[in-house]
Amino acid sequence: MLEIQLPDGSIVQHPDNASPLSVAESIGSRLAKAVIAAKVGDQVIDATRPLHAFAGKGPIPLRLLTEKDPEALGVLRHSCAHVMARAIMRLFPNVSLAFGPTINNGFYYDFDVPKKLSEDDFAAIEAEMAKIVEKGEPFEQFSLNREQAIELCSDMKQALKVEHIQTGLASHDSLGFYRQGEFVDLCRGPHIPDASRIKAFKVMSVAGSYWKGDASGKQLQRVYGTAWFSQKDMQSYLDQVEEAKKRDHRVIGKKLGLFQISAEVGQGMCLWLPKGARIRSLLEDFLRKEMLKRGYEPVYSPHLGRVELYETSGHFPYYRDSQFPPLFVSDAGALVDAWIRRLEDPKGLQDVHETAFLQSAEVLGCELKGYDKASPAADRIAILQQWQRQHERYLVKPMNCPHHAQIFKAAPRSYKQLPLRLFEFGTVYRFEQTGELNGMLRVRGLTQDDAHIFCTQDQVEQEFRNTIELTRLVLESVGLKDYRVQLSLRDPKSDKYVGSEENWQKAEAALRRVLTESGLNFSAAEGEAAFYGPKADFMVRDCIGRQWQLGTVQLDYNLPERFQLEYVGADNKTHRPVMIHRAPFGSMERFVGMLTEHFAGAFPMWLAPEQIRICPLSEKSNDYAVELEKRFTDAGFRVTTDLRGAKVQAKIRDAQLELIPYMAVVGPREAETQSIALRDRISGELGTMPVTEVLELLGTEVRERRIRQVAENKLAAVTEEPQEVAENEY
RNA sequence: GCUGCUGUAGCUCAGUGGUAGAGCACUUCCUUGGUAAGGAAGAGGUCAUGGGUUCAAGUCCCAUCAGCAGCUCCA
Repeated sequence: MLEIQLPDGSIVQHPDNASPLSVAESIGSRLAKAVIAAKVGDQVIDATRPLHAFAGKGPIPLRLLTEKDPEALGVLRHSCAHVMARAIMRLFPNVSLAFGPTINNGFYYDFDVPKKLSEDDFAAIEAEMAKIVEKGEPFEQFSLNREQAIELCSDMKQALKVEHIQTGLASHDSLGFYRQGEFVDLCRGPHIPDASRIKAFKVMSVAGSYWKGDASGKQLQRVYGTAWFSQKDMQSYLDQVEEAKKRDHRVIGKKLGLFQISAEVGQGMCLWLPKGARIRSLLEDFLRKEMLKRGYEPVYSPHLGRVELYETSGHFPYYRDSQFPPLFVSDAGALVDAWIRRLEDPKGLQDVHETAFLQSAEVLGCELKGYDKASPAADRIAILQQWQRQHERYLVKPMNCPHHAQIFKAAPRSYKQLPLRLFEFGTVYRFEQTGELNGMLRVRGLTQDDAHIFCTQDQVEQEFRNTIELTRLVLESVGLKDYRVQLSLRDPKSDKYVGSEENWQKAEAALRRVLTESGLNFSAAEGEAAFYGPKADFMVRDCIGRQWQLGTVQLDYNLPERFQLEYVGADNKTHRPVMIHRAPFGSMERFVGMLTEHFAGAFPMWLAPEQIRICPLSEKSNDYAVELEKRFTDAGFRVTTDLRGAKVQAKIRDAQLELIPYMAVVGPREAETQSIALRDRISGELGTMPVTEVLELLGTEVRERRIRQVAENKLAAVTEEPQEVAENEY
């Protein structure tokens, strides 16, 4: 007999061949029908899995999972991935299966299949899946040893699975399979008892992927799907997907005239149109003011820096591929640079190439003394590098830190001057891969709200505390209240880190202490730190539940070392400062792009590019409207007047569509009494009130940075916790 | 960068080898109104760019550029 402990603490006896399903059966047949899977301790298992495998000391802690449990949805989706794979194998010949895990809100399955799948095939796939679901065959688990497993997969012509058993699963003696009808798949599970539990599913999209993520490897086709316990849940999800699409900052940005990316300027180069630029400058002004209050000092640095600067910082040539190529002041610069790289990797290089190089160099006026006498490649490279150092090369700056480090070095520093906090809205350029560019969220030219704090090790804790406080203020000022902090610490077993053991320990303890006392929701991730220092990233959830990584605070022990930064301590000896990089917004592009989606374009009063639209009833009231516009403008509001000869309904409609927070409707009655019929974009008519009252009302809303529009969204409820790709594959 | 899809008026899009289209926006005129579209007329295009096939190309083919989706990447 097995002793099983149920969640209520009660212990029940069951025969040795008991499974979660039979346990459920003994409680009630309705429960048995509702069981999706079960949990023994922390492990989710099939409802049909015999429980004797878990017998050991004491009773088996069993929890039956029904559709009310969040874990059950993952099990359902993974099973649905099998159903989809089965349907696709029925419809198309020569399907080789790769992996089919669950993901946030659904699942995918990767296939190697000769037929090019497209949206046109989805209906057929769904119809075939529906047949499988309707038949409701059980998912049956079985295990094989390595030889049997390889033989089975070979027999089924599943070459990828064979390869995976031989490579990825080389250490496994026993391999799990699931059978459902004619469909057999190498899989760790768990699965739902039978296919009829799938109540709602949809094939969502198809895309390319690679076998084991290797871009040089075989290209596979990935079919995405989603599955739910009810049509209603699925519909809410589909609605949310729609909502996210409607909020796309690229669509809204175009419609509202916030920004533009022009192919003629270049890909990934964002042009801030007046309205987008207004939002950005409001955010910058806000942050600048807060930083000045906190002892930061503004600095400016140029957009170029000599390549040697980045060689010192270590960013060149290490990140060369993700930087814009160097600018050479000398004609021969690019040639010499290219030739050094050929010499460093001389595969296929011939003597005639060298002759050609020397001739070209001569034509371009490049004298290389002693080059032809130098024999090992290393010597020739040294001569070329010597030449390079004598001829200017610049990089468009990929980051501001080296410049700020130079500013620190501009004068001898005493401990009395620390912390030195230098800030700059610094524009940097990164040569992102074309496929990574995405509206404002991923661009090639971006402006960081960058600052570098140079301080003593003992000041790290207080500076970190202040930075966290500033970041929180920034996020909450735009209504982002749902966030957590990921603290990235070093892997204590690794030796890849720079900086002393003692400093790391002190710093990590300090960061942890600050986060703990701040009451923030934070999680520590060991091994995630950069080699140069620990960092804290703010993970922010927007109002439809999507997660964004925004602000960051990073400690740096590396650059102070590389740039030989020093200050004189109270002991009259030189010491190395710690450098803290921090950016509450991250980048202005990304932050405004994210905010656009968060607000769906309806910016709060304090950020709205246009706050009030004055709508005169007819041209007879235009004079009063213009007079009002001046009063509002003088009071610091952003306001325009709609003087078209259109009906007021049309003016209001346009203002509503432009998401302007307030409309001031004025006709002869208002002109007579110096009043305004105020209309709120969200709640409609607010009635007629004196101009002074409107000024006061709206002024307060701006001053308090009131956010009113976000709470409206009800869709947040359907979004689940984000989850990593589920581990139901080996 | 890889794979696939897309590129027609300011915007959203229709146009399957035979004279370049619609709605919205824009301009002008009429209308002078009370909280989400009053009416009429007009203007606007080297159909992304460069080649090719054809009597004939927006339409078919190739290349390039750009956008989108996914993959890979993000100091």
